[in-house]
Amino acid sequence: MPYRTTPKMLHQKQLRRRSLLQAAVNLFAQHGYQATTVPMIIKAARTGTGTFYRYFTGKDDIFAAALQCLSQLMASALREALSKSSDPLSQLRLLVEQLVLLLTTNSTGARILLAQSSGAGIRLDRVRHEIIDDQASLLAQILARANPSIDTIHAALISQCCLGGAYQSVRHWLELPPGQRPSAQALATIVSNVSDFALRGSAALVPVVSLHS
Amino acid sequence: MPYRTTPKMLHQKQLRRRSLLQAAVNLFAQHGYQATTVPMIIKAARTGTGTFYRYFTGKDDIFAAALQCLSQLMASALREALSKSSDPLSQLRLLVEQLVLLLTTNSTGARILLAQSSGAGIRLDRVRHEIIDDQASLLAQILARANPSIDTIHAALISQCCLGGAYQSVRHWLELPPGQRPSAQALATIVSNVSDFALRGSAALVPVVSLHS
Amino acid sequence: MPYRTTPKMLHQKQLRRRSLLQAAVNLFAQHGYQATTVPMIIKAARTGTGTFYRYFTGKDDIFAAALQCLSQLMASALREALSKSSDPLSQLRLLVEQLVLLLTTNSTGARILLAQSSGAGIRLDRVRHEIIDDQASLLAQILARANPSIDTIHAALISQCCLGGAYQSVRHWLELPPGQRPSAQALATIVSNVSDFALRGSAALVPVVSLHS
Amino acid sequence: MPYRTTPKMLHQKQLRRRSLLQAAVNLFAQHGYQATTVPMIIKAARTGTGTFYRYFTGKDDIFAAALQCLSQLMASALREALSKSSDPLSQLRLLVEQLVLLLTTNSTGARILLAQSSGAGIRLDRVRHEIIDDQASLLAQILARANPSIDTIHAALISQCCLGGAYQSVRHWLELPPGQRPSAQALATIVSNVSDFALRGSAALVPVVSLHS
DNA sequence: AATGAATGAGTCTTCATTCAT
DNA sequence: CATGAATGAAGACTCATTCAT
Repeated sequence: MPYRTTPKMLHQKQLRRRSLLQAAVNLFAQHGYQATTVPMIIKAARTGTGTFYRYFTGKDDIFAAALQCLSQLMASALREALSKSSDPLSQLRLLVEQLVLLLTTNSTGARILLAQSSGAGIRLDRVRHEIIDDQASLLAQILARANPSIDTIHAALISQCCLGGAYQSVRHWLELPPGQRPSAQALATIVSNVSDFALRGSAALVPVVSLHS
Repeated sequence: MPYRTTPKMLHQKQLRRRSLLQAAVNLFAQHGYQATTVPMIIKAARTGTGTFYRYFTGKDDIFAAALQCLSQLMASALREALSKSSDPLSQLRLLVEQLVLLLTTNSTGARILLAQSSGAGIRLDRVRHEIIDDQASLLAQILARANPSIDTIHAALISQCCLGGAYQSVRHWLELPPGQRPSAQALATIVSNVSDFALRGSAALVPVVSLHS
Repeated sequence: MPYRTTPKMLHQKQLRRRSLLQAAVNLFAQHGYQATTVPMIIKAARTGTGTFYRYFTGKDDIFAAALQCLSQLMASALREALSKSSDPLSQLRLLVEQLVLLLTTNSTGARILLAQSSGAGIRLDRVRHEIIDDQASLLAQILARANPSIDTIHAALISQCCLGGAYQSVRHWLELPPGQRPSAQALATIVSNVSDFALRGSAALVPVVSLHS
Repeated sequence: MPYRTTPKMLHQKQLRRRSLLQAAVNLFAQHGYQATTVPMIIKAARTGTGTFYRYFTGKDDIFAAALQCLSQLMASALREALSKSSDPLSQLRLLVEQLVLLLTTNSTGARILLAQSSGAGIRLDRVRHEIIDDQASLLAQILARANPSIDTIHAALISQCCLGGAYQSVRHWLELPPGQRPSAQALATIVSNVSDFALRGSAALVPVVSLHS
């Protein structure tokens, strides 16, 4: 009887990859890209060195995979949040709120996006930016629906601005001493309020500013 | 006749330090902390290895010096901007506008604060955060003058939010292809508008949200 | 089939360690601790840099291992020599004789103990002293059996004195031009004679000298 | 009036050299050859780098000078001790006793000879050996007068043996906890006793052993 | 497919020595 | 003659990656 790859083995293969990826996500979140070494990941995943290089081409590859993974989780969570309303302005609020909640709740993964990823070279910085850009364009789309006459670049900038605010708020929040730290929900409400004002105001103001001097 | 340190020599000593620091700033901005090696800095400054270690105790020391340097430049520029008005709300606009202009104009140094500094260990991350926190507390102070009843933590969060927005906008702006890129002044206006709405709205809304659930 | 560590591999692993250790012992003996560099050891063992650091945590570690190794060789040789007689005075002679023979025969390793190990920091100096102190306490024990009324500290001093004499004699002997150099056995006999007189005399004299003035 | 080197200047020149040498002696004794750096010596002597290299050709040169200096001090002290008696056997006792007293009293300088000098390369090891060899030949000369029929090499070996014993005893003594440490005079008496027995016995035994097998 | 021993390029850093002032 | 800034060769050590088993 010829040798076949059984479903069980496929499953196991995926398990290996997963355990490596999971270990990597945790370590990257905790120590950052540079301070996380391949031996550390291997040890945490209880695998051999060679196995690591069977599933990933290198350290940057697994980091990209970790970011990818994070990206998908966030994207689906955000899309789900949007489905709760069809009114663009409500959606904007919901989006920001949900984003903040994600970052505060799942702080393990959040740190990777927030601060710990630099030092990984151009390629990985690009991946990280893509994730944020994805979220920004989601925001920009809704903004465009709320105010169809808005300039594309203008919308993009405002979106980036709101996202930057959300990320930085969480970063600050994570460093507050537990005693002074508001609840994650309170933080989310505050930030989405700020964004709400910003977006509403900006949407209205658009025609006034000329982008191309 | 005993040896004396002449003024000219002191000048040269400062020049060496400066050229090393300048080279380091450029390289850190371009490649980030990790990817910048001491030999690179030495080569760029056309100095010997030992000279580097005469003026700085190590790589992290020169990076801290670069951040310090940047911090002072920005602090004085921001304080000068504030002096143009005594009205808190105008000052908030001016502050954000000036910040954006600084980051876009002096993009070399800006990149250090924006993204390239992670991976430098706890000490340096702390220095970088201090710079941003300084700016945030400046913002928070003015915010408190505009609305004396505002909660301290709330003000801090909103300030961080605005700063995060400003930084992220510039980050995005720097990556736009030159053709699509608005002028630095236009960007500054847009971002300060967004902040203006956010800050005005937030200031008014404060009593509504309870921080400690 | 999962990977297993085969006996053959274990053997090879030990071989690597051994070849590194052997190379190190030779180089340390020839050039001393300081003048021996890790690259020299690596080159002599025909290994890669990383391999060295897989088996030893650093230069001081491999030096300590070399001393340890030497210590065990000598300890077992000395203990074996003692078993040839049960008379304390004969044992003292045998001990010194055997020590000198060991140092002259295995001159490679001897040099490490004799002179080449200083400069290795506190930790390693301690290891080296322990080896000599072990030998001294062996001598002191036998001395105490030969003269039960001897003071402990006194016995220790006399033992150290004899050992110092033996070591220094060998050091001198090693530097004699081959033409003038007596045979190792002759040297051993001379030194053990000297020690014999010293120990016999001292043992008898003990009550006469007051240690604590 | 032409420029002349005044006596005062010569004196100052010597003072410079002396202060450097003194600083070096202390530092070498405390930290050993390797761990003592030229900057350390310069700082301790409150001089400039260039000045150091005006008076000494390098680090090994000043170390050799320190050894030389030590050598002369000891030689004159030992010769003085010898003048107290004209009987060879008494002189042997006096010599060893004085040597031990010197090493214990002037422990600063002693450490240089005892342990801290290795790692200085072949040349300096040679200088250190020469000092010991000088003392050994002094001992051997007296030994030859006590027993004119003794073999030269034999006498040399026995002398080295006694010196080695004296040095090692002091080394051990220096490491004893102060509570257990006999007085320096007691140590000197013990060691000279041991040597006395050894030398007397050896002198008598000489004809019995054949050096050239 | 899994393993982990071997590798070596590259990093930071020190310190003896020179030389312009 | 004194000075100390400049130098760079050389050392210890890390870690991503390969490959024989």
